[in-house]
Amino acid sequence: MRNGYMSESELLKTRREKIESLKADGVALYPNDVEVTATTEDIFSRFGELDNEALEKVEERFALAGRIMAVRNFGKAAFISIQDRKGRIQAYIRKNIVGDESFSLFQKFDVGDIISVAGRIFKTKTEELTVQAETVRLLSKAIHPLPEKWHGLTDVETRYRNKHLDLIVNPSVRDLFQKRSRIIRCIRDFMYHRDFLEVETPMMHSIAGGAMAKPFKTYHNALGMDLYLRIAPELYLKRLVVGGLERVFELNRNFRNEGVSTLHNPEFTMMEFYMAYATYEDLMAMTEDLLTSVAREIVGSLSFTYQGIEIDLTPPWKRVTVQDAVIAATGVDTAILNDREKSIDYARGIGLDVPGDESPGKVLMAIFEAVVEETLVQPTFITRYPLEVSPLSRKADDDERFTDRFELYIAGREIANAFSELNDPVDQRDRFLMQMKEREAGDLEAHEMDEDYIRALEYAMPPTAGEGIGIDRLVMLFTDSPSIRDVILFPHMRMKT
RNA sequence: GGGCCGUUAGCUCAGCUUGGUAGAGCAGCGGACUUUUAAUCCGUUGGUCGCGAGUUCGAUUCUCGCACGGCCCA
Repeated sequence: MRNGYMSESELLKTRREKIESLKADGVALYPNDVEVTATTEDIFSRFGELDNEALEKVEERFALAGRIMAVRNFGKAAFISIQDRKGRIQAYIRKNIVGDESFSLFQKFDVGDIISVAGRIFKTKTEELTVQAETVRLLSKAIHPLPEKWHGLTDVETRYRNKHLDLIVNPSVRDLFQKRSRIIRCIRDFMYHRDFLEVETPMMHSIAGGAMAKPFKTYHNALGMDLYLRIAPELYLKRLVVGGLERVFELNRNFRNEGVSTLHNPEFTMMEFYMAYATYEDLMAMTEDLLTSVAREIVGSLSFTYQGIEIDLTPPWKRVTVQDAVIAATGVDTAILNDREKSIDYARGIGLDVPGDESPGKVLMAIFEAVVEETLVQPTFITRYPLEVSPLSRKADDDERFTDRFELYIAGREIANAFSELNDPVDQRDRFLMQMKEREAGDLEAHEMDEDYIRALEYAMPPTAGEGIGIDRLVMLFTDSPSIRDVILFPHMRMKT
């Protein structure tokens, strides 16, 4: 439709007419010369505790700017609420103070407009700190009305698709993303203090490696080559460790072409770090330090509730092997888990769909995911992952069927994944070959061969441990958010037809 | 991919069971009002009832399909 105004509601038509009339009167609808001298927070922190007698002695005038969130009109005067990045404050506009001309112009302002007010500060009869406007000025005119003042905007779809609106009318959303920013800053600080170097590695890979996941595919026109959005930065970060950057981290986006759920967004934020001369056991201690320091900074305590469940991060956290966790949950015998056929029978017995040629390690993981995962509410390190599901992890010295790896679970979900890195290039090649067989057998998530990475390992990588921490899930935890979509500013949605 | 639920005015929701061309509050518009704060009072505009078929004299309502969203499961 060429004429965008045609099917517009009366309400919008009125707004547009109002704008035209302001323009005709020579009013600048979008001026750019405003001087703001204070935020709402400044005013409250300086004058919140003073009474009117004290406030009258304050000669200083303040200029604030923000969005009109409410108007209470009294004919020759009005109270309005103005919202800036710090919060809301009331302003009192009186005809005999701002003058007839300003006041009649003010009558054309709408809830949603951006304005500035300047004047002294006083308290009303009900003790509310208020700006007594001496001047009031339009800074940016809104065409669309804001959602209702009482119930606000609750429709989840509208909120996700119109984040700007959600942020304007739901203060808790703004608080949440401020908290997210603080969490990330806190993590960065922690890493800097431990002498980690923050790096940026490619987002576009010619081989999507470093994790077992389906990638997004794209194409480079000039180079004439297929590229994949990265599923993990792992192999690049380890090249840096080979290069002598012994402690590196990257905190950025990964992309996985899989389902969308309350725990999964196609693009998500992960921090990965690699530390030479450390083991996966060192990383367990470091993870405890990191998360407890974030909790102290953000929550102010090591215990908090997530969706009604009490979570206690007080270290040390429980450490249990995958196998022991499965045994504890089911009572199944080790002999059964170690035997291919018996373990498959057992898994099928509890209703799992397992192929007849599945390896004991994969069967173990299937049972673990089905019966143990969701029970891991308090922070728990699950250790000793089977070799078959850990193509980049170092083998355990005492049992080649397992690796020096852990995953951290909190509130029944995976928060971190870490291991002592496999730095033997010969073993790494064997692992990739093993994965290629899986891929040929139809597993689209099996790891691809990466000769270039092996070649890097052949220059010798120091003994190293590495870890990935899911930042979105961590933010969910610390903000008591039920869905990953709540902690991502623009979660992916289907196109609306 | 499967199951359940939802989609009605700018926003928040009724109405549908038992079919007869849609209501409220807020917002908007007009009027009164110089310490209100969900301001108040009087008046009033505003709808492709998600989209498409079917049944029917007639569908927002019943049936089927589709789209989008939410929750649960795989």
